[in-house]
Amino acid sequence: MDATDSNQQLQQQETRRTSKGRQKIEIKKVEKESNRYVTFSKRKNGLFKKATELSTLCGAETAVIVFSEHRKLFSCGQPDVDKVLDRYLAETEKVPSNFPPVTNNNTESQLANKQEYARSLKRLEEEQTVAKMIGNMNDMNEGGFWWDLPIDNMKQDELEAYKESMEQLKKNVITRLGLIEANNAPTTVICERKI
Amino acid sequence: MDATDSNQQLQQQETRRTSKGRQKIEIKKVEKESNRYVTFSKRKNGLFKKATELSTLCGAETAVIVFSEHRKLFSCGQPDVDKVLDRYLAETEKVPSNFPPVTNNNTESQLANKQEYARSLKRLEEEQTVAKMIGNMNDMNEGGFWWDLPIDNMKQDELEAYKESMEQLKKNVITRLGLIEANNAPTTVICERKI
DNA sequence: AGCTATTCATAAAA
DNA sequence: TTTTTATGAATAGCT
Repeated sequence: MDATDSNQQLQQQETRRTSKGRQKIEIKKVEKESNRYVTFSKRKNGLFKKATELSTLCGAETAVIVFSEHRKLFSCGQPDVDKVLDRYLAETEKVPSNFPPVTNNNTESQLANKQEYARSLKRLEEEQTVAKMIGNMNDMNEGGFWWDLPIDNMKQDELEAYKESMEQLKKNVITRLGLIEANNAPTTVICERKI
Repeated sequence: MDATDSNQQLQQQETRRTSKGRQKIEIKKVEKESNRYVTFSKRKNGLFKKATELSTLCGAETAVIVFSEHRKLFSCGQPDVDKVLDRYLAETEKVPSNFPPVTNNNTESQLANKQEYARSLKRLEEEQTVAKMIGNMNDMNEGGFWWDLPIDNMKQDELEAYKESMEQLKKNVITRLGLIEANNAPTTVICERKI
């Protein structure tokens, strides 16, 4: 009898195994609901911890957003979720090719803009539509504002079109904000996609 | 000499330790630049993997956004970063108190809305200003669109005010999008902050 | 919520 | 960057 054997015997004598320990699992939806909730809670905390550590260790900015299966919101960000999101949106939104020339001394991005040209034209038409809708809403003079459009009465396809228009408006507003920010902080180069 | 000792000897004879293995580290900025880059890369990948696993295992929606210390963007999302962000923004942005009544049968949120009333009034004035600006831009008929306002010539304080207005517009567009989405999927309750 | 026994992630080195 | 090694951490299954 060697040391390994006696170690095993000792373990069995002292405390009978109280758990099977961590078991390997497949990465697919956890079927049992109670287990799924526990797993969600534990792993969500783990994820947030990892994100925080990454920020601290490497001087990175992070944002983590999680919706549970019941759509409950959890989030974690360094230095702040919304700050990181603003930066993300500014980086992500495409800049229309007819956008006022900013710091665009980058061959690669100029090329990308040219390839985007056709799509931009279509986008511009959508912009005009949105602008017109907003202009019309300004004519309403009974205390209604632009967001009071009666979407409840819209047909489904109209609703889709309107939603699409709003999305476009949103993106352009965000892009515009990015431009303003760049003007305030000239050292930062926007209009450059660096993923 | 027992089994344990001979195992150790065997290890030393065959291959001298080629690494110290993982060592415990403090969670503070990694000083050595080359180490910091390696750590960033590895942990970023680990973080994305964890987020993906959380989604798969628990049916959650996740978005992870990371900016390196050099502001390079990395992101990962299930089903899609932008989808998750839209939902996050819809949950997060305050709903104006004069917003069309949605599923607002929640005492707590009604109270919050009342307390928001005064601030909302101020916000509405800003909205009108923005709407007017946009309306004016529609009158420009030489191929200029609403984002062509000459911000370069604005004074700094004007620029700040304009930026603030754009932020407000952005928020309302986003809120509006949330409402549209809620109308398309009546089972989901928006206008409820559930963190 | 705590407790293990395991699996997994990763610091160090190459 | 990527791989290997050895160890520190996270966590699945139970209570």
